Amino acid sequence: MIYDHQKIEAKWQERWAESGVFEVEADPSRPKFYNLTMYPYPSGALHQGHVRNYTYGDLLTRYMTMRGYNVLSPMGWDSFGLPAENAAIATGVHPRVNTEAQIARMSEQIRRLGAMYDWRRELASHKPDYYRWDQWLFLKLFEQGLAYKAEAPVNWCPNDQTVLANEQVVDGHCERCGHEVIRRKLSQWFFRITDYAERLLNDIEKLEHWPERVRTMQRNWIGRSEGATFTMRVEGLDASFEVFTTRPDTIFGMTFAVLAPEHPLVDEIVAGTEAEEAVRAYQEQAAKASEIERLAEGEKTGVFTGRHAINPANGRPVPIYVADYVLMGYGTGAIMAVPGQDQRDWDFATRYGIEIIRTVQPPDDFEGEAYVGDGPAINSDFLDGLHMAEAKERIIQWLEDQGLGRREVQYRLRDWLISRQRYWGCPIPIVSCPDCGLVPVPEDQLPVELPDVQDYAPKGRSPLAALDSFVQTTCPSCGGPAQRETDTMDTFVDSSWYFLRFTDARNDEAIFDPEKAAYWMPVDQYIGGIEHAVLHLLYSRFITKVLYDMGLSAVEEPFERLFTQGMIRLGGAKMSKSKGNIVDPLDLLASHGADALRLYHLFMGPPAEDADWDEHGIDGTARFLDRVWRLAIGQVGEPVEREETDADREVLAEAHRTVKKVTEDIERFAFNTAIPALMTLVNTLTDYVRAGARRQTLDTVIELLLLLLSPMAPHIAHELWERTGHTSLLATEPWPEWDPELVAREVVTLILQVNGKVRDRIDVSADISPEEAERLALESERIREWIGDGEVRKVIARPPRLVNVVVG
RNA sequence: GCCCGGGUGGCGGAAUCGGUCAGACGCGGAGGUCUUAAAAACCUCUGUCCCCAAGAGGACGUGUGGGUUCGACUCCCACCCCGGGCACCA
Repeated sequence: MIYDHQKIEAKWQERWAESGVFEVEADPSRPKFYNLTMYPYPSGALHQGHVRNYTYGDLLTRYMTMRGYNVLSPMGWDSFGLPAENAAIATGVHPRVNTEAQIARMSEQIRRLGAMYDWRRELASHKPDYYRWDQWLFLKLFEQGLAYKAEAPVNWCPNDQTVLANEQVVDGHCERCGHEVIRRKLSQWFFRITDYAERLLNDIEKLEHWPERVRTMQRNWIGRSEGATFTMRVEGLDASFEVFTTRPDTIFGMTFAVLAPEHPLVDEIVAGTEAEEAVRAYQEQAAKASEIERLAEGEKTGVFTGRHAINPANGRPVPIYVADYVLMGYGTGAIMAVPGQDQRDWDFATRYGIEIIRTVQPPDDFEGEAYVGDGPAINSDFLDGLHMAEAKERIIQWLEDQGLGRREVQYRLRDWLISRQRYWGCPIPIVSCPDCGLVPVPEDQLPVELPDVQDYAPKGRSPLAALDSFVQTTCPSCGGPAQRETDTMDTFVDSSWYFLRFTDARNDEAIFDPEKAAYWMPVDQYIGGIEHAVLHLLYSRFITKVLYDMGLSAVEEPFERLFTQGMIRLGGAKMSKSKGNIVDPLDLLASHGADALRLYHLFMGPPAEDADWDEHGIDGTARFLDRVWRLAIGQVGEPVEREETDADREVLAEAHRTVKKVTEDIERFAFNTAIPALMTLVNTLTDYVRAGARRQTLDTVIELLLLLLSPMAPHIAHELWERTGHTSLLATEPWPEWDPELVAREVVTLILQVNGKVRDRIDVSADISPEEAERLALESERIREWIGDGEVRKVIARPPRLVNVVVG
């Protein structure tokens, strides 16, 4: 670099902080813009993913500020969580000490990028003044019956010794440590997100400015399916079970029924029978096998229970099997099996020699096994001849009329399991009293502070459970001896409402002031990684809806626009410490500076897509900044005083076209094309100055250039703004407007084609008529050569762009 | 298997509405200027092929094969490949 970037960066970072430009208050007289980047886990070291994230975010903060918006851009820390706790187990250093040191380190690094935030609103989820409101929120959910405790089979990570939400299990393995996950029964806390399933699903339609991909993932996650539930009687016993099906129209094709191995009825129907032993063995094997093994096997296995159930539609007894391809966690854990219309049932039936009855007539050319498509019903009594939709309606009506079943909607979404047997999280504010049961800690006693412990190692229960001084308390209701809940909350609880807290972060009377939140919310632009497409974004939507229902949030959806950035790769693999392919941004800050680093991130490729890191790429953006520097301080050449010429006017026009291009590119998140537009302008200006620039034109154009550069490479832009004689702070200057008349080209190049191939180009006036364009085309010598002896069949004139002569 | 993305020079990528010889801008590479030398900077060239002394000119070219159109990287159909997500969900 030809200038001292270190010095300039430090100088302007200090000036911006002093100016208070990015410290904002709710002001209903001004249009607001809430710009948020996902708050980071304080790992202590900035990586390129952060740099990309904050570069985009800061660009928007600065751009919208220049556009005159009241821009809220806060920063905080997702500071509870496993990494700090694991570090504490390894080193014995308290997670708080570690976490706070890392926060200090990381916030310093973020400042060095020149990214600006309203630091007065800084929050950290591990601090009592924050998690106190987690607890308050928990109590509100508890009051409404939306938080409940239940015995449930849970996903258990033997390595982390904790419970995982379904969402945190990836391919049967722990999302964090990769260890295989097993099932286990435990008493756990849940949030009743399923109560909101329908709304969460329907409102996806409102999220027009979200990537389609994220909307699809959320839709699939919620997984709504419509069908019917009906009861099946077990023959010869006073027992029955319910099945859920999306294809009640195929009920006459049922040739067997299946219960999940965990189904509570299994023990009862086989007790004392010949089948008991085989069924027990099968159950044990199914429970032992991990989900991975169950799936990997592919072959459908099961055992006959010796019992039959009655098909309510025709009174026919069908054999009941136990098979692990039916899952206890979905629907009722029991199905009616229709092998003619379901491939899984087909596979099972062929293996065990069970009868197959088709109830939908497949097309003549159908060659598959089970037929799942539409067609007229057959072998189905009163449904015969009806097509799928109509048959479904008819049979559901019939089941309801007979009192045998009902229409039902099932969701794949389960309740959100929020308790963790971990130390470094927010304590759940509940006291368990032998007389009163589960009693909420009164609001005025919040926060239930996280006490210090000696031993962080998990032993299947929270480390807090070993701490008598914490556990033993008195019941808030009866005053008798009672015990505190020792589980802590999933950190996704912390992050599902932090964006609301930012609107009023220092409030110690309430979670936030609804009026302030009403001004700032929704978040106008949310920027973060695609990895949060389901978990964090779904939980945030849920909690926002709960707060909306409580009258605290004015909006039902928290994030108006979502942008998910791509990841950064090196040598084809995601940059990560474990792979050892890290390019440390701190090294680049030292060698090339924040502006060059930011610019390279913007230039690298489409923001939404993954990008490969090129070790020389940043050299290019650094060279560009050097060129800008030389140009602005007059090192390329000195301009002269003279009358304006056409060439001067063309340079000005190009500058205005660049203003238009850059503005439109920022608006559509196409930063990777905004930078080349600036580079092209600088190339033009360099040539212009070498050829002898007119002073007034050059000054105007440099001014435009610095304004455009200001959100992208703010340090150099501010320095040069000052050095070119301005006394104002560039960050608060209005964003430049382009002059439409200058932008419009007077003379354009008209393309002349023969049979769609370009054969000549001529300069014409931009407002040329089609007739005139056609005349000029036919007069062109080169066009006439290419027409030759051919007959002109048609002339397509699209002035001022092109004329195409069709020759036969 | 299903659902999303995507496939353009040596590389990252551009082409916003079907219309400026497709390849902007940058990286890398080659040659040159300056210099005792080097670095930096600057200049020229840089899709493939044909043709030409040169200027110029021509053909081909956006994963493959078809189609629509005066005109296709762009739209339609089929297929191949890569990346991601989901996956025994009844």
